[in-house]
Amino acid sequence: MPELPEVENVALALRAHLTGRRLTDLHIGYEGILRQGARATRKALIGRCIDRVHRHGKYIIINFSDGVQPDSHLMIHLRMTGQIFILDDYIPDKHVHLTFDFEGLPVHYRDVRKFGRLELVDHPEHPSAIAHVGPDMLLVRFREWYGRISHRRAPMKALLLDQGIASGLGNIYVDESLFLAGIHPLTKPVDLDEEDLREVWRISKRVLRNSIKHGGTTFMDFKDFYGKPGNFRSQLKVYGRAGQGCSRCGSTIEGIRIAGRSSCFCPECQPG
DNA sequence: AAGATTACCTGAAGGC
DNA sequence: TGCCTTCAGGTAATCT
Repeated sequence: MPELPEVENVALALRAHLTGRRLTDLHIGYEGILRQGARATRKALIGRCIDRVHRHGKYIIINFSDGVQPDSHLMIHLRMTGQIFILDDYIPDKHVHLTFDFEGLPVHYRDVRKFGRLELVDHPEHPSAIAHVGPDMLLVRFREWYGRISHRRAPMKALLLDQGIASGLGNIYVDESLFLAGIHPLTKPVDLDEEDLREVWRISKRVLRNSIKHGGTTFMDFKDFYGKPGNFRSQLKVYGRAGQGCSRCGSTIEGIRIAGRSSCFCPECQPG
């Protein structure tokens, strides 16, 4: 499940492999992935070169230019199961819905559950389509983040997942961040002082940065950069470990539902 | 207003 | 060649 670190690695790979490349064709197997449909998307992109790749939270925005007409901007969100493959010998299966042809270099978009979306947007960094999305979690300063979260009444679990406050954390990194901060997921901002919140902000950023580092080597083989044993998944302290012993204190990790999401925490290390 | 719930999808896992 | 239910989670839409 791509969260900010996985999306960052995809953006890095697209930037490294595709900058300066011209899109010569686009094969579309399932049109539902394209917000504006097949015809408009092909018209906006084919014949143009990629000149920049930008990431905001879990969104990737790719700038296409032909040097004459106004640029086109393609925004990608992988949602749950979106994947991008840049491999000459990759053999597409039934879940590959799009294949971009960059003068012979194929780039495949695969998405088992078809939740992901590619859409044409009006700005290379701040499209109006995501005006409701908050600042990137890696970039947001504490003052701004504090102002956005401190007055809210929902559980910390729900607020860290809320992309309108800051963009990038998903279910896995929220659970991990709250564990490392020693805060129960049902805790509300009103129960915390400013320094507690500063610690959550600091740890969340550290978890994301740490995971970007870990995802790198696994990602670059492009074959299965999600779920490959040996990367950050092996380091998870609480996510997906309900019923198992806490690595810090030995207590049994609990699993509950908050804001419609499974939430794992250690009742001893994260008292509430 | 903002918190909570459901829809969107498919596949894996588990109960029987 | 088993069928059925539940679960997984990011976001938009829809409720309260």
